[in-house]
Amino acid sequence: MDYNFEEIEKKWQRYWDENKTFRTPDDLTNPKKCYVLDMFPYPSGAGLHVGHPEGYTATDIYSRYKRMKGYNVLHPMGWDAFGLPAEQYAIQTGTHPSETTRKNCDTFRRQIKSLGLSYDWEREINTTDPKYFKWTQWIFIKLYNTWFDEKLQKGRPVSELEIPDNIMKSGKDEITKYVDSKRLAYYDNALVWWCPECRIVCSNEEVLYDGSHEKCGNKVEKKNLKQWMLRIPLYAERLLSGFDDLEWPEGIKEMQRNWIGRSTGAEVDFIIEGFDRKLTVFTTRPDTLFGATYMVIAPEHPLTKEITTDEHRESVADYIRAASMKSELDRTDLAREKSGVFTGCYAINPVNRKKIPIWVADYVLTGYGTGAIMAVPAHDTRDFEFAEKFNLPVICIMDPDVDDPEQKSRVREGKECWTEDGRFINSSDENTGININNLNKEAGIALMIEWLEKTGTGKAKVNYKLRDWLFSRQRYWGEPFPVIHWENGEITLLDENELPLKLPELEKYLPGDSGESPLANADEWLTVTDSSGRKGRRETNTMPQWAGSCWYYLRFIDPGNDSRIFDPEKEKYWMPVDLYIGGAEHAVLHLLYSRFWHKVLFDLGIVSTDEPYKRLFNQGMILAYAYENELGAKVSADLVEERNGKYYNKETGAPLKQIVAKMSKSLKNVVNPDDVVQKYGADSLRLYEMFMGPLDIIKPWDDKGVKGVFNFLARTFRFFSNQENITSGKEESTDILKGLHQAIRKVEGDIENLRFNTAISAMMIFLNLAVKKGKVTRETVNIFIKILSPFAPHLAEELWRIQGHDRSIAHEPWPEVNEELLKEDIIEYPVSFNGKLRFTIELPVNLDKDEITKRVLGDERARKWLDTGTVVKIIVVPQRIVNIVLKK
RNA sequence: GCCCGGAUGGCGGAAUUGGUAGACGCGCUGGUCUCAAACACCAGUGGCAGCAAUGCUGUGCCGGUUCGAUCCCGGCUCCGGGUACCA
Repeated sequence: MDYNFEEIEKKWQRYWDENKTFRTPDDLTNPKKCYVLDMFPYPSGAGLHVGHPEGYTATDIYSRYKRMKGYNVLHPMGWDAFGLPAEQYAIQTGTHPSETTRKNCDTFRRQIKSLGLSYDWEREINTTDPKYFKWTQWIFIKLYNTWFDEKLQKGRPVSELEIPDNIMKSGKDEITKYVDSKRLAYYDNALVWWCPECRIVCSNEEVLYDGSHEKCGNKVEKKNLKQWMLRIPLYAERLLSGFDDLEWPEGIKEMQRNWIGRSTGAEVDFIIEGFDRKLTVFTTRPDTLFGATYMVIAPEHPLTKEITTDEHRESVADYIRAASMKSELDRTDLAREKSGVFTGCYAINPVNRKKIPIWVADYVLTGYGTGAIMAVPAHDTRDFEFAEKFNLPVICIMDPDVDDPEQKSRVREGKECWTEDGRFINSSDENTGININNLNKEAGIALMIEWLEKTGTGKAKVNYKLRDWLFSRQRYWGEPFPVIHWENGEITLLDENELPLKLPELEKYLPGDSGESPLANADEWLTVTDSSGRKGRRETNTMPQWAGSCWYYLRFIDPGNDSRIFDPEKEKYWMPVDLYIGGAEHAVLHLLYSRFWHKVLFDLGIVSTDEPYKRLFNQGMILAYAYENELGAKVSADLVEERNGKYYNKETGAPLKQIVAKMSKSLKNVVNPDDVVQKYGADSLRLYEMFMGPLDIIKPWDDKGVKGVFNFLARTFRFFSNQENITSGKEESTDILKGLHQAIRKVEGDIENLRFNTAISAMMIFLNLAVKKGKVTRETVNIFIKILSPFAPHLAEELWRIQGHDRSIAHEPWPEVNEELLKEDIIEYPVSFNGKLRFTIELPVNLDKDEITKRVLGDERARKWLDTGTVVKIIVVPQRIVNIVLKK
């Protein structure tokens, strides 16, 4: 019988649909549950690319396997459908974004369904559906009404916020101000990145290092705009400690840790000479205070202008102006060479009451720490560079731990910077009573902090790189904020029962140049009047695309619920997500934002787990072959021909080099899953994506490889659908039985560990064995089809039917490994002399060391090598190897 | 610059994490089938030497630990990802 994949796949996809084979069980009493989630896609107009099915197939195999293991499996799919492309298209053509979105979702759904993925389609969600974003808005209201109790390290309702007495006495406005300063969501003037091309603000995270917008590649500018912000740094500690019990790749945890950027140190107050003011700095090295020879404040620091003396006013003003220009130009070029100007003003070093000059320089950042530093050029490379350039004194206060006497003296003389450990010198003062001489770095830091706190000149402090999250966009196609700005400046949020706040219909989608959302044109929608006649205006910004994806995994649990975000009983049953697979490009942002929201919901008692995603896995990107000529210029794939394994330009005949590159339209090397499904079938596509290599590595697509797995499936079908290959008897031969159980064990272990490539290889090995044998029993066929079914479900269903079963294989129990069958009674020992393998010898498994030695030495083949020297030592590792050490 | 990965045949990759390097697949070579080709099937396939048995060599490079290293340690080279003066 021929392997007619087209017919088979259509047939079973229809069967699964009609029989609701993959509907999530309602029964919440089964203690075995498994929530398997894909990062849901943004449905772009281009349709699916081969990268999508990679992760989807992996989760599908896992889900199908878990069902067969008796688990209740939740495996849903949906659409992260708010986003810029649909809106850009609307600007160009006038087509409503919802129209574009609907079409794209239809395409994605059709394509995904053609892969035979076992999603419960009754749970499909779409972030642009008002029934969905009603709850996104609802969560925003929760964020707004929550403050973070730092003592308890926990978010709490603002109704529980204690207002200090002095504020209570200052009146209603002050109270509001105080409460607003505590809310997790706040509305404020902020210096934000603005992309003139997209006419949108970007969060810090969305601006690339060269100052360009991640989405469009154009340069961004700074703008001062009123925006919604979320106080994510308050959760920094929780976000860091939450990793402990998560099965995530170490690399991703590390990236998030770096992003959060925790550093410990101290804040130190310096008195500014001639002012009744203090300049507070953050430092990780309070131990080096004696080496502070000058200070630097950022150009944007509020004190900069105030402390500048008349004599230096002009140069400082020039410098500030130049610095503000720089941030709008290319910021990377200026990254190397230090610049700065003297303010004319001095500060007093608290440890020795010495006067040190205060400079302005842009190597000190406004947004980090206090926006000012104490500079210790002898022990900080940046400060050292600056001091060299401007001839500022370098005072070494640490005898470095270094053997090289020349380097040691260079450091001692202040000619070289030393940032490592050593013993402090010149670090005491009788008047202030501090002495850390002879201590090392760690002890010095501890003692100095103690002194700072005792004298009230500073305190221990933890700082984070993580900043407040800019949470609004000047766009139409996003969730509207449930917010009203009243004419008296008051802000109120809609009541829960007023949700969802839907988007108004618009004629034009073009945002204003000045940072106004297109919603500003929706007059009727925009204006509101309350019962007392007070007029207000709705928030015209919308939420960023992250919003919908921050919590979608929760909605899948109970997607149809109109009265609550979800049923808590169901949430308790299904959470956390047991396996979450997606691309590493979301390693920081999506996962960090999502964890943040989840923790807030946890603190408010809305969800039952502290972390949303228990096990995370990142699939590697799928690349494609591309070609370049001798000059390194890329050549479009349709101009390439292959001769004898070498590549040439069809038109010019010039030799080309095959390289691996991202798939791109311009290189014409994009692989469309639809084409692969048509040519080889969905099972082959699935199998190939898994067989290419480990799930997490980057790998190039090779059409020839698809043929390889197709051959395997075709051979499988031919062999097992042929009744002549099935023995009438019940007794299976021992070699087949052993091979079969080896395969079960390997496939099972590999699925658990997401190592699908080797699982497939194990099944290939078994098929080769069976074909060679010629005949196997019905039971063997049944078992093999079962272990193949998560990988190639259509083929498996068809073969299952051919064996005479009338129900789907999807819920059949997974076969048990019989360990007895796997026991070896004979081991093939490699025998090596001086570590070099010389021959192998088959010996019974239960021989002891002496017996093994005897047998090996008695072997005829050993003599040849024994004659070349005298035996020094014989190493026998039972069931592993024998190594004989000879001395010549 | 810093942080995190990685480097194994012609290619994708495998190796119980210290114990027979190259599983499985692709490609290639030879054979069977065919008028022929494709498909399918059988056999071979890291490199060098040899008719062969076999020997030497071999996991990016240099060195070390060990009876034994793709795996551990030290020092490099190259590639990929993240990050950008974070005090």
